[in-house]
Amino acid sequence: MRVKADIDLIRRQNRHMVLEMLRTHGPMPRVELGRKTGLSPASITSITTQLIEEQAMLELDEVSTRDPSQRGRPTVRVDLNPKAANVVAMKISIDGIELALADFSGNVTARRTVALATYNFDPTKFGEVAAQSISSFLSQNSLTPKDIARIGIATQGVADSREGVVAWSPAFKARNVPVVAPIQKALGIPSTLANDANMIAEGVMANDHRRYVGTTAVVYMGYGVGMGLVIEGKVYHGSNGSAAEFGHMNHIPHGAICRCGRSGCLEAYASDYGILRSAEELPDETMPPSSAVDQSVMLALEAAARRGDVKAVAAYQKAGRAIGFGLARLIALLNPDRIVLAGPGTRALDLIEPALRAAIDEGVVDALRRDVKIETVPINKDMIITGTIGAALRHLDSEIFAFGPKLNQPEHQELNP
Amino acid sequence: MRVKADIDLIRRQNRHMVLEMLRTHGPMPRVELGRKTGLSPASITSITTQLIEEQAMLELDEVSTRDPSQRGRPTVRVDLNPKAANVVAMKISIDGIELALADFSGNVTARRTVALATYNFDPTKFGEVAAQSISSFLSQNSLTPKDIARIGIATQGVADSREGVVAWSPAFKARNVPVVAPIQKALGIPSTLANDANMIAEGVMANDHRRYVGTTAVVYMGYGVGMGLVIEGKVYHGSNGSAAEFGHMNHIPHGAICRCGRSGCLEAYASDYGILRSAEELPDETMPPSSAVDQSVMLALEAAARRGDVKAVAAYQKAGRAIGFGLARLIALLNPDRIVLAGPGTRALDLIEPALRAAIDEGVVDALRRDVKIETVPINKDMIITGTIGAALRHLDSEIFAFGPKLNQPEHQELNP
DNA sequence: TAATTTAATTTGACGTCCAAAATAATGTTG
DNA sequence: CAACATTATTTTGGACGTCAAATTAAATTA
Repeated sequence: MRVKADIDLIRRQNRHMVLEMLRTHGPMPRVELGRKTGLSPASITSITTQLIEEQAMLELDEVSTRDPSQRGRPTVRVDLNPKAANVVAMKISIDGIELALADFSGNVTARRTVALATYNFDPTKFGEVAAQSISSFLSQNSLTPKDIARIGIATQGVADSREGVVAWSPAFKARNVPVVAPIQKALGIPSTLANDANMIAEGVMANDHRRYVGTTAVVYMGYGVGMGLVIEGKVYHGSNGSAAEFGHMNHIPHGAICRCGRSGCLEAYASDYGILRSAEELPDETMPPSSAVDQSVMLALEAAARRGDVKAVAAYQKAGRAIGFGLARLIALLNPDRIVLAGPGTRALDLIEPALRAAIDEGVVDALRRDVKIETVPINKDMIITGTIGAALRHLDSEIFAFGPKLNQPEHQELNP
Repeated sequence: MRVKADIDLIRRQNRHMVLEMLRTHGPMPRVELGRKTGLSPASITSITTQLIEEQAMLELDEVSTRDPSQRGRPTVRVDLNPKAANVVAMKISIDGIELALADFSGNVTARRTVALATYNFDPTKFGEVAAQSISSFLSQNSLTPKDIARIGIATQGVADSREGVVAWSPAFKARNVPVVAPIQKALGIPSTLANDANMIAEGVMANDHRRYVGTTAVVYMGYGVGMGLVIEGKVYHGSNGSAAEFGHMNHIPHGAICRCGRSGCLEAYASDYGILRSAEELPDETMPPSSAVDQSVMLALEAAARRGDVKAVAAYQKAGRAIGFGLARLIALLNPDRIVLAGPGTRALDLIEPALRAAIDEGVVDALRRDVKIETVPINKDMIITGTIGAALRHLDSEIFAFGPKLNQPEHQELNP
């Protein structure tokens, strides 16, 4: 209840609903679109004709696969037009950036990894260099910046998406590295920066959006501990885009030292390096390594724990306890419907879970805890990219639906003086 | 983006906007309604005539107070019709219930306190007895249940508003005390149950709703520690209505014992009884009293601390530290725009604040903390009642705006077979 | 009293939705 | 194979809400 409603709003909302339906359920005939949206056939006809005219949608001509005994006029499925627009996703990691190109349907049509010694990078240069990488990635695919409707950027660490700046990240020694501004300036493409865990949440949600209607917390466990928070079915970004820094939520005052420089963060106990540090019985003040822990090391540690190695077992318990208390606090605060555990760290879930559950039991009133569902989803490494692309495309949907489409259509020619 | 939009939606939304405008800004002329909502004069005329016809709104006939040099046709202010409906607010406390009757404009027209030994009450009887109290309160005011459009109920402790049950509260020894069902059954009035701190947040927000657009956490400090969470401008209730149990968010694993029976809750350090327990240097395992601490005791303790009494000072520092770490965790998780401290406990803010700020500084990454505004609002004792009434009325607005008004109008006569 | 000014209502056009009717494209049946 | 049945999609016409523009209302000023 904020904006006034008029006739345009109706159309916008219904167009948007149609696009969203195709995006989440894939191509379908008009009748089904009508059933699913609740719109009348007449309205569906009107909206689809319009969208097809604007090239945002197309009819599929395909050999009918229907039951031959099926009577009546056959359906014609409509789908998003992949050529309606392109988006680029960029993921900033500790050792380089990863790029992906996707069409309007969300198909990834090209990818590229660029090695970059991010850690010691001059923070004022990073954005420019990233823009150059994107630029060359595009020409490699015979595209120019004009062909790209939006860039989505995901980073580890604390992203300030309002300012478009990486406030703090393990990928950079520097703080407040500007990213969005230099890229927009160099390429002229609208861009947004977000935390990588939020993008995982976008991906998880897009996979099965019917489950994630209320409040869901997606916990990422791996080289760090992150979280994507879905509130009322939408990924929550907070006041400046740096919400859900679960990994840097304090676990124990004056506790173990964290990569971020503070003490007692949850991540300092439950990330790869935190678990390793416990297992090696190094003092809590031991500085975390600046690069990611090799997965083979973690695999070995898991194996040791499963063999019954006392120190390893204790380290995983400590991690489970940290995450459990963190979740207990989150449950007290947010009363979520669902908690999803994800990331490579879930490989060791058998080692972590008992302590995790015990800590939740200990840390929160029964009344709050009884209804929350805790589950695991397998996530492939790509979910950050997929989620980033999805978020960028949903942004585009809101722009297309908001009229003034003209995507991939002749630009209005500016008059020169 | 969930529901299809049709012509009705436009009207509903615009009617709602008009009602909301009057509710938050008070009476105003039609022109201003137009300016504020962005609707054309024609639409405003149409909507207001309709609402006036339905008796939800009225024109004020008043002696013009305008500048006599002001030319043109004078404005006629319209306002919510106070007689359009009545609501009842009920507040459940440890020693009784408090009732208030309000009209559609939000004016409290009657109140009554009923002493009830809630703590040892038979949980299956409580709802019935409360209903009786309401019933007699109504007849005292020459009203019957038919005249009441809605009842809002606020309780200390953990409210499960989905089930309408007080899951846990210091007011009851029993758990899961049903409230909504018995009251609805006895009186036939739609009722909702919510946590008292959420209702304070409703009240704070209604007072100056322009400030609270993003995410705000309203902390209540007093006999207990509570929180109302405003997310994207709306009070957040969580999956089953028991969100924002800040007081029972774990502060220290295995810590001091709390009224709720768990250990280490924030409330066990920062509520009246928690502070008192620290000051008296009682062991952390000392069971909290089942009744509220007398305010004179707290005033004496504050005075002692200000005189420099070491134990008292330390107790307030401990409280500040607990709240500070709790807020640090909240900030990491939610990246709020604003934190508001409220309640009688803020009397001792001078004693609490340094430790509180130090704990926030210690507990959360700078990047997250730098933007959050921390402030205090004076709240009168009544804010829970006011907030509950406001929430109930806003509920009604959504019902009126959703067509099928017929409030206080002859009922459609059911045909008997 | 006529002109001016501001508020509020009325009128007419436009866009959207929907129900119902019409049309399209297929399978079934005698 | 033609007529019928069935299902999908489009077209038509009516209802309704918004808005711009014109009109009416109610005051002040000259």
